[in-house]
Amino acid sequence: MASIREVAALANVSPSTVSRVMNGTANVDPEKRERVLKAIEESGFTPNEVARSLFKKSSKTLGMIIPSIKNPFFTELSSAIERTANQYGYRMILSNTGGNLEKEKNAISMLVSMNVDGIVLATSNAGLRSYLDNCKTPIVTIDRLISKNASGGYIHCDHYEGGRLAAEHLIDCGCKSIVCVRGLDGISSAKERFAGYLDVCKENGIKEQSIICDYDFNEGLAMTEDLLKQYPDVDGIIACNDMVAISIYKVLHRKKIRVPEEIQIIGYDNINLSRLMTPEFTTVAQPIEKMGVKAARLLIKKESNRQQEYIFSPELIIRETTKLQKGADAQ
Amino acid sequence: MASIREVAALANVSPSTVSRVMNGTANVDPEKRERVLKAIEESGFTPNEVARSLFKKSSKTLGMIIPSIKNPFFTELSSAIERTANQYGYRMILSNTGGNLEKEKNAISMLVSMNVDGIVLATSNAGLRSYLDNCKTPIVTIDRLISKNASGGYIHCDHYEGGRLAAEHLIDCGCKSIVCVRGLDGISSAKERFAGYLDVCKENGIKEQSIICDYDFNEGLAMTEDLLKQYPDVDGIIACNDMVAISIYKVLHRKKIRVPEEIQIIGYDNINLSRLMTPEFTTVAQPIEKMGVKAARLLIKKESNRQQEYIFSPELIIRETTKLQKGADAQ
DNA sequence: AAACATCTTGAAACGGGTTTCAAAAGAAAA
DNA sequence: TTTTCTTTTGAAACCCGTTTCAAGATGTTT
Repeated sequence: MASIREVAALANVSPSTVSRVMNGTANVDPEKRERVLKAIEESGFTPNEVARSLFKKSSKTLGMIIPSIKNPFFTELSSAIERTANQYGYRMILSNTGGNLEKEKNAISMLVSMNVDGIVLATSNAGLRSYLDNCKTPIVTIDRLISKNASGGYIHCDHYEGGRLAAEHLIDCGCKSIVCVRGLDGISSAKERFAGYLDVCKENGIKEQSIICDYDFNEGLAMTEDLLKQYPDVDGIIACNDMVAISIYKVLHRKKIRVPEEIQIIGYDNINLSRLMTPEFTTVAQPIEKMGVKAARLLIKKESNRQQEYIFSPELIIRETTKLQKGADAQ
Repeated sequence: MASIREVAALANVSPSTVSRVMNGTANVDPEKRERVLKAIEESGFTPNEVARSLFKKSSKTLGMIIPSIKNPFFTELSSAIERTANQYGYRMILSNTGGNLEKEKNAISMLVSMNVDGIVLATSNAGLRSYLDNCKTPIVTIDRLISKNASGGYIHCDHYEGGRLAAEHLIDCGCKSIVCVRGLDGISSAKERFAGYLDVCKENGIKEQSIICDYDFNEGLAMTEDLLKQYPDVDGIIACNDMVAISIYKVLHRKKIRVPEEIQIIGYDNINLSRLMTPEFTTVAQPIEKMGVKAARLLIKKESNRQQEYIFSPELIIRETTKLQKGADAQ
């Protein structure tokens, strides 16, 4: 509320002196310093961070933009980024866009205006590309690719390999009729995972079967009904993420179809919940924690980012929704 | 990137004219308007939202502060608020604090600096009280009470009644040894729910048994082990929220204790997940949606806030983790 | 005492939109 | 043609913290 000029008047010094006391940027006469401190105390003055960042070009803040706050993959990712940012004295603010292009542009422009020191974008709207290429604020895209020119780099987990891992595992588990539940078409990660699945199918001479589903459990519920109608002999399902895997299980359970005896399910992401479910879900893990840390460190310049692309490896986590034919284990 | 003065120079007009063209605040000669529009186009100018809000006192933005982004209660709440804000042309930004006092102060001061039009605070740090009382930006506290003076009002669900509902239901279900898993001591909502439980115990002459647990499933996992040691004859558990209920179930299932046959569980909040689980969880529902809409509307001044306190009613949702002795049903 | 070095301090400019105010230009009325 | 009213326009002030720059004050050296 109170401004630096009011504090200055109260302490009978100039605004510059108040600023110097607050920031310790220069010596101030001890007696005046006392007066200033007292005036700050009395007026309950807190500096306006925005006016401050308007001049300096940093706000010690990272911005994060996610498509869905209800998807634990993104909340776990943002937690990792925030924790890392905090370690370096930065804060993080979050903006949820639901994948809406206008909201995304809007969020970016607000974040840039705030002089955030970097933005991590976990969103995949192709319409953002030109926006990104012209943005002076470093942006790292994570999980999904929009533009290779994004100033801050592109962090992702090898989705193609993840798709392969899932498909190979179901084959190892004896599945003969595997259905791949693909993410929406516009999402680069979904495309790559599907490509991995496709190649494994070809190599093993199995039929390619797929169905599209948004990353949301309500969508998952409805989609599963369709899936069962369309592929009545299905015995293995690759879900596009763990939330959808959970909703697939829900529908199967309601229909008294046993998992993994009749149909096996493998999820994707390895969110905390996948381990908390009963049964525990087999899934392809993304190193969420590591990816988040990397993103934060890149933006805070704790790591050189000469490199443009950072690829992490997925890992198969075998739990209770699939059943290996013989031998082997993981986790 | 480009500033309004650069655009002005390009179009050969004054900055004021550019501002007028952008905002339609006054008539501008059609020919000059064209020049300005063209200059904006060419320079890729986007107005600096912060500089703008530094002058105007509004930024068409709501801020939200939550203690844990991993707790679906808060993400569902923030989704409701955001959706409502968007309907009125406002955006929302989110700040996650982990309940840390310093981070909360920090978040508030940043939000205030940004000239957000209102803050919704779902956090419960008593140390924030004086902060809130002096804050010129309207703040509504939701779910948890900090100060009755909070400018924007206090929205909550009747926690005492919720505690009663849960306890009475377990009694109706025939439980003889009920353990109440209480939230942390500093949290007002947790205290009130516990008070409700306590009164029901007294009225029915049952033993009061409780254990403290943070709102987090990892805590829940560890706490459940203690609970079983401390109260080996427990046959009914009131969880402090749905996430904890899920982790309690997890531990019981691992130990081959059947739910609800041997131990019945009731959660709290009615997050989406509670319905997605197998078995589906009995819970005390908070009207998350309604509370969020209310908070947003209050701050956006779509509703007068002469009133200071808005109390919603909890609702018992009976599902599969409890078993009524005779008759009745819901949802 | 004069000359020089050092420290402390406030005025002013800055960053980027917005708005007020008064001047200039144009149009209508006398 | 002159007066009056209306419209358009830019200069300048504003929001608020920071920083530069130069002046003032103090202290040190010869």
